This record gives sequence, C-alpha cells and structure tokens, in this order.
Amino acid sequence: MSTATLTTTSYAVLGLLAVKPWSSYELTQQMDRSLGHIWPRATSKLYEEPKKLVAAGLARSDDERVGRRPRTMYRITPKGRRALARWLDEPGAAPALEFEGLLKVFFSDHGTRDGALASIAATAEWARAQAEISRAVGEEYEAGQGRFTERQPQLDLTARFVTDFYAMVGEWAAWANGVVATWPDDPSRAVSDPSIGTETLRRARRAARR
Amino acid sequence: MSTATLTTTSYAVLGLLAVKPWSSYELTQQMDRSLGHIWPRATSKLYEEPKKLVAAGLARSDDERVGRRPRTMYRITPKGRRALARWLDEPGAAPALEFEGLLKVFFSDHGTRDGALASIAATAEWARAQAEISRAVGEEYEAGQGRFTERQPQLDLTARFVTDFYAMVGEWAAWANGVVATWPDDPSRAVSDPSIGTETLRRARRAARR
DNA sequence: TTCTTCATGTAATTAGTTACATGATTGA
DNA sequence: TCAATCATGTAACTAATTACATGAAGAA
Repeated sequence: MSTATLTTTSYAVLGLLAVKPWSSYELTQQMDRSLGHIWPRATSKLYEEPKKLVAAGLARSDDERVGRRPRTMYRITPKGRRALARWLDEPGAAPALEFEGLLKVFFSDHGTRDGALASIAATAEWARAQAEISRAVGEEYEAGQGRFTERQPQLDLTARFVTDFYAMVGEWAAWANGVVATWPDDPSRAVSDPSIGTETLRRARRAARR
Repeated sequence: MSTATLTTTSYAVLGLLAVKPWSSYELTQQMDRSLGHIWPRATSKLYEEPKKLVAAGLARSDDERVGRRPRTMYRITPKGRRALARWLDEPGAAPALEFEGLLKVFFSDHGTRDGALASIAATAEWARAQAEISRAVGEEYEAGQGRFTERQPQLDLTARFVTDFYAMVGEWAAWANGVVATWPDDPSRAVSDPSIGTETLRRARRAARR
C-alpha cells in the first residue's frame, strides 16, 4: 500500500500508464521505441512493476482475452496520477553513464592497438545504429505519423537529448579512430599530441563557465 | 580459479592494478577522480572485487601496516596481466545511459512546468559541476602536474569523451530551459515549435549517415 | 582530551538480469 | 500440419547498493 518502496523504474512504468493503458507486452515494445533510450530495463521488469503498482493502488489490472488466451491490461488510477505528479515535482537524478568500451580504451596501454580500434569501431557502429533509430522515429513524426502527437512538446525535448548524445558518441568515435590509427602496435609506446589536451581543456573551461 | 565469473567491474579494478598497486581506499579515491566518470561503483565494491581477483589468481594481496593498523595492498600478477590483455582484445559494450531527470521531462505533461524546470536546472548544475572537475584535472595535466603522464595518450581519449559529454548535457539543459520557460503552467497545454523537430531530424539524419 | 575526519572493512538487502516455460498465431 | 515467431508470464540467480561498525590520526 505504501508508496515508499517505489523505484524510478516503477515511476517510469506509471508514467507510461498515465499516457494510456498498456499490457506488459505493449510496454516492452515501447521500451524499444522510446523509454529504453533513457531508462533501459529488461523485459521481465515490465511484467513485474505493474503488479507492484496495482498492489500500491496506483494502477488496476483488467483480465482480457486474446482469442482464448488471457492477457492483463493495466491502467492508472486517480491515486496513481497524484503519486506521479508528486514524483514529477522533485528534480530527477543526473545522467548516469556506463561505458565499457571506453574503459577498454582507457586501459589500452595494457593491450593492443587493434583491440582499442575494435572497441572504437563497435562504438561507432552502435552510435550510427542508434542515430538511425532516432532518424526513423523522427521521420514518422515529421510526416505526422507519430503515435503520440499530443505529447510533441515532451518528445521534442527528449528526442533532442538522445539524438545529440548519439551524435556526440559517433563524433568521438570517428575522432578517436583517427588518433589511435597513428599509434604503434603497442599502445604503451604511443606519444600524445599536446594539442589534444589543450583543446579538451578549452572545452572543459567553456562548459564549466555556463 | 576460473575467470568465468569475472564482471566488467572486476576488469576495471584489474586494469587499475595493472597501472600500479593500490589499497582499496586508494581505489575509492581514484574512482572519484577518473574511473567513476565511465564506470561508477559504490565504495564497498572496491573492497570486494580485489578479493575475487586474488581468489582467481589474477592479483595478490600484501598485508601492510599503517601505524599499528593493518591494511591490504593489492598488486596484479602475470596471470592477471594476461587475463586483462585477453579482455582488452574483445570489443567493449556500448555506452549505457540512465537519466531520471530526462524521464521527468518526458512525462512532464502529467506534472507542472516548474517541476520540469527544476529537473532541467538540476541537470544544468550537475553538468557545470562535472565540467569543473574535468577542467581541474585538465589544468593539472596541462601544467605537467598529472599523476600518470605516461598514460597521457589513453587519458587524452577518455578525457575528451567525458568533457564532450558534460558539455553536451550542459548545452541541452540551457536550450531545454529556454524552451520550457515559454510553456504555460500546465505542460499538457504546451504547443510544440515545429522547427525543433525539423532540426532534431536534421541532426539524426546526419549522425545516421556517418 | 575530545571530536572529527580518514581509513578499512562487513553485513543485510534489493533491484535487476538471465534463463526458462508455454500457449497462440501465422505462414509455408 | 509443422515450424517459426509472437505473446505472456515465472523462477533462479547475482551484481550492486545502502547501512553499519570501528580503529587511527589529526585538529581544536
């Protein structure tokens, strides 16, 4: 009953239920399309969390059938809308980033140049693929085919963030590839170009001044 | 004994041990300075993981004393260096991003404009503070005061990524603040400026073309 | 001498993932 | 009618976090 145990993931699902009712399977589809870019979670969570919301009185479940097979639809309650509004009033946490590929570049002086290049290439390809997803969704909305056009102002802000993020990652990977390509086989023997540090420092100063 | 159970966090610690021997406490300090930007982990992990490395034969521990108090120093073994090199040869995972603050902006049509502005302001301040940390470390290295100047080529690549990331987040927050400031109190009544979607799409196309 | 911060850990809890199971639908 | 994929879930496991505990060193 208490809302004390709800996690950010709970509220993420609650937020989707505020838009419209969904089954868990539909939630997993939406995870691929939108939520997964900023709050990625495994499929099983999307079967688990709605139950917790129901137990807390923030959602209710309806047993429907597809053919003869049962499926559960979830929809938000008035109490759920109030809980969501309270959550939205508190500032959210800052971005949290985990990047194993960069970790491998960071430690590349204990490996090979080709290993570092492989991580960078994988990053570049990932950034391109993600940008392609952004592009495809963007084209839909541009053509007026979007599924939630009434939420356009919110989508505008979110889409810009993820698009810029993927672009930034892609640009970094292209640049890093050029740098590492000039290294010898053994990266512990690579020599740093001083202008890189200078330019990075210039950017850091600028960003710290805002 | 088997290396099958090692996680990315294990290798992150192993990588640090390849640079030099550390105590767990020193590892926590280093987490604040460098590793935490790309692989953030709680302090207790840095006491736990080295033990797993020792159990696997990839590191060894030496009991030293500080005054009369014991403390454990960890150093990498030859087998550890080989395991690290193998790990570095496989491409690492793509960036994983979690961003609760953006989640709140995404669902802001179910809250208030001021709530959205608060999340954006918190993001802006965080980005500024992180950029300030990047700047401070950058100034040290620029002045030749860096602690690991022999790893400069690796630091160049990593520092550029995190600096650009913080700059991108800061620029997004400043822009988003301007957009949301024009919204009415009730964000579900906000009207989208079509030029935003057009520009985002332009950027997505560009990033998808690389 | 006492208080605070630094330093070094352990224990309890949990949020999340991976793996598994299985019925329904579709198309070859 | 068989195989593949869509759809709907549960169970087992684990990586990680939060909270706790405590000695040493340095400051007031």
